[in-house]
Formats: sequence, C-alpha cells, structure tokens
Amino acid sequence: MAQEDIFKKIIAHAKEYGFVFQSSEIYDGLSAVYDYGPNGVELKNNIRRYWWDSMVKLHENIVGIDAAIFMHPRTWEASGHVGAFNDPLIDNKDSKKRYRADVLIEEYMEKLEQKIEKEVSKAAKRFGDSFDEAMFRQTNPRVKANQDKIDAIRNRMVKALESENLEDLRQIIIDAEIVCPVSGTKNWTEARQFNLMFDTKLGSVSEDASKIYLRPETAQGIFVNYLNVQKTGRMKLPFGIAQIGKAFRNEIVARQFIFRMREFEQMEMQFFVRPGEELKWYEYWREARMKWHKALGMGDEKYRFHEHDKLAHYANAAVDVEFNFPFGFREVEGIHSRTDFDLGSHEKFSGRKIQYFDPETNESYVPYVVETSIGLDRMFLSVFANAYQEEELTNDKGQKDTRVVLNIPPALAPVKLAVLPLVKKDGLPDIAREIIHNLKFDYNCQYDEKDSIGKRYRRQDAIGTPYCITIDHQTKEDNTVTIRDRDTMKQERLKIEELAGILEKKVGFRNILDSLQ
RNA sequence: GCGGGAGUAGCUCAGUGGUAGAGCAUCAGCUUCCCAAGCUGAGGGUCGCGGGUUCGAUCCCCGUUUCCCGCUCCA
Repeated sequence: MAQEDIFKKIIAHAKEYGFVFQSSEIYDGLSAVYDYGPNGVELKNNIRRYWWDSMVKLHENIVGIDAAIFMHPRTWEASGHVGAFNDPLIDNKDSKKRYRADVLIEEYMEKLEQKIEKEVSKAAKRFGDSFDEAMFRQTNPRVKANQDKIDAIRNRMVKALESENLEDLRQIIIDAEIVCPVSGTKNWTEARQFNLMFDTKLGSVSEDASKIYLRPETAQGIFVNYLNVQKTGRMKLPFGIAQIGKAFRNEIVARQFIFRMREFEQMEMQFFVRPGEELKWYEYWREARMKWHKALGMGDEKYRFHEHDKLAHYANAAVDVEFNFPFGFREVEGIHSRTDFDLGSHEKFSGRKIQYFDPETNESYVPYVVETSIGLDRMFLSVFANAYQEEELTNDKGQKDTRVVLNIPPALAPVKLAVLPLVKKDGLPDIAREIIHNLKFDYNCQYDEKDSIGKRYRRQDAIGTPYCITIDHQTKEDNTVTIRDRDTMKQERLKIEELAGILEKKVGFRNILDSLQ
C-alpha cells in the first residue's frame, strides 16, 4: 500500500476511535486546528507524563513551571519574534513562487556587491602592489554607480520596512527590475504582511486596550522566570527548568494532520550552564533525548539526527531528532545551544541584571542555555502513526482475516486493561466489575460484555489496549482468569491476585523510566 | 496564498433533474460462544454551507468553507 494511503487510514482511524477530531467540525471545521477525543487525551496525557517524569522526577536539578500564555509584549521584541515573524511576502504570478520581499531585495544587492568585488579584484591584479582599493572604489565609474545604487536601495528598504510601507517595498522590486529566480519574469503580486503571531487586546475598554500576543513558543516563559526560579529554588548551575504548554503560530500553510497546527503544545526544558560548557551539555542532552525516544521501543531505525547547516540567530549548535512518519523523516524535537542570547537580550530590554553568581569562580555572568524542545502533538502523531498495523490472519478454518491493531507502547496506551466476562450471566459480570474496582485507581480499565469475545478483543486491539482479561466459568472455581496479549494474541491463565503485579511490570512507567538512568 | 482532486448516515462508499441507498458500526431482544462477519427488530442524513438556473437541484452554474496532493516556512 502506498504511504499516503496508509496515512489516510491512520487519520480516519484517529477519528473513528476517538483519538483526534477536527475542531468545530459541525461548523465545517477550522483549518489546522484539532481536538483530542477520549482516547486521544489519554494517550497525550501519558506522553506528557513520560516526558515530565523523565525530566523533573528523575533529575534533582530540573524543576518545572507553568507560565501564562499571555506575556508582556516587550518579551517578543527581546526574543526577536516581532522582527523575524513579521515577513513582507510577495508572489510571482508566473512561477507561483512566494518570496520574502526584503530577502529578494537583499539578494539583488548581493549580486551587485559581487559585481563590484569582481571589478575590484580584476583591478587589483592589473595594478599589483600599487593598487589602492579605497581609491578605486571611489573613482571607478562602474563601481561607484553600483555602490550608489546599493546604498539607495538599502536606505529605501530600511525606511519601507520601518514604516511597514508595503507598496514602496514592492516598488523597489519593480524599479530595480528584480526578476523571479524561477520564472525570470517581473510579474509580481502586491506585497503583503504576514504576521505569524496571533494578537489580541488586553483590557476590556477598547481605547485603553493594548495589543498583546499569544506566545509563539513556550521558551520565553522560562527565560523571563529564570531569576525567580533560580533564587527561590536556590538552584545552582547547571540546572534546568521544564515546561509543557500551548503555543500559537498563524502558519501560512498548515497541513499534514496534526503535524503542523496553529495551536500546538510544546514540552521544553531549558538547561542553564556555565559559559564555555554549553557544547559539553549540548552533547549530553542530544544523547539523553535520543535515548528517551528509543526507550519507547518503537524501533531505533525510526529515528535519526538531522544536523543544522545554517544556525538560527540565537544558536551556536543545533540538531533535530527526526522520526520516520508516513510522509518521511520529520522533526519531532530540537536540541539547541542557545548561548546567552535570550537571557542577555532580556537583560538589555528589561534593564534587569539577569546573572548568576558562581561561588566556585567568584564571578557573575549571564548563563548559557541548552534547550530541548519537543512538539507534544508531533510526538503523539509519531506514536499513533507508528502503532497503526493491519495484520493478515488466518483462522482455524483457513479463512483470511485482517486485524487492525494499534501497537502503542504499553505505558502510553489509553486503556491498559479490558475486563471481559465470557458470557453476561452466571455471575461473571459481577466478578469482572469487582476486578475493575480493585484496579481502576492505578490503571485505566474498560468493561465490555457486548458481542462475541473475539469481537471484543478486536475492539480493544483497535485502540491499542495491551491486555484483555477474560472471566470464564473456571474463574468461579479457582479465582483464575485468562490474560490475552495484544501483540501476540496469546493467552495465559493466572490468579486474580497476580494481576496488579503483572500490570505494574508490563504497563507501568517505572521500568521504562528506570531504563533511562 | 496559488494549482489539482474531493466533501452523501458514526466509518467506507454507491446513486439520480422528480421527497435518499448498501455494507460495516450503533441500540434493543434472542443465542452463551475464547479471537471480526449467528438470528430478529430499531434508530440515524435539510446529500459541507450560501446563492443562482429550473415548475422542481443531492445532481447543472457561481461563490464559500473544510480535507487531501504539490510549491514555500516551521515545533
């Protein structure tokens, strides 16, 4: 089956079994916004818990916070989002390609720059030692003309960007006769402003209301709380702050189901370290995070690192953990060495001293940061998509049969145990209810007496329940039940008292967390 | 945003210018069964939304919205 067909089935399965619904579906839905259903929220909560426990419970020096989605607008100036997330875009009508207008102009100026450099190096060769570059630049008419042109365009562009004059930005492109690199034509649309941050008004009286943004990343909530956490928690470097929360981006194109949503959830941990030690810690977290992923047992070959060739303005090292989705290897997590960019920038914008006094060296400095940032919804999709299996079976009569099973790592499964009375009489349902009553405080259990036993097993397979126990007539005689394994479909008989211990071992978080240490 | 395809029951889909169908699923009853598909019955849809053409539109036309596939950005 083609990969996209499988992906379609996965999306259909997610809806049919209550994992993911489109937002506001009865009103035709909202583009790139999704809701999690009853089984979806369980799976999501379990992923969240696996992450949180592995960070906050297992590390003495990592603590959690939960910062608000609304933040002071200056935060986003300091972080660079107001600049970087406000792109003037322009389309070429012939090639249908979209460009950032300012980048298009920058590239044009670079070309002029290259022309000048060529002239200069040619002249340098000709005149040898006696060549005076400064003089040549000032006097050579061709070089001077190009240099003047560059200066004029740059001035005009800076002005246009500052005043957000999109018409003039477009006019620069027209006047300079910049062509589309693909189609080679000058057939441009209007330039439009795209703001990737959502904004709203704070204050109920409209005249006094001020514009604030929904956070486009959770990291800044950690950075602005660095001092609070460090001082109140008496934290010593190196230490980390973890946070799980929603972030919002008004994506131009949002697609591939829940892979790219406008409202999404991040699980981030910012690790503060002594300057100069950031690359050591970067290496540490890179390996630690990969181990965390692989510990789920979804297959080591499903993961790979993707090194960044060009780094963001705030980073001095960066790598992605990529997962093999039905549509190819894509990023689920990023590990970035963010230097002192964020804290340093907040220091500048806020005027507060955001530093750490190091008792070992008797020095004060702005800590460096190593970030691990994982998309919770992407993690959900990786688990869900990877779990979806269609198995071909043959029964005792030799008939073919297809079984749809979600091979979810047991610790993450929405329902851990289904308790099924073989028949709904002879007191078997009562025994089933009693077993559930004893286990439901620790494990999500489900009761089902409807339809044949085989059908009930298949229903549980479809939502990834790792174990089904069946109450039969023998149960009444010796207090034993059969336990059926989702993956092997094999059954074993065991005593009811043994159930809790078995579940702890097979579906609990303890073993998997222990393997990380 | 641009181009291509699609939207009919919870799911997968059929169908016709004249009041809407199947299979699966759901619910009730029978059956009491250890790996889907036993029997009987029931519920469920202004055919994505809005407008137009028509005596009459789920079907034809226009707009819109959502999803899928390409082109660009990102967690």
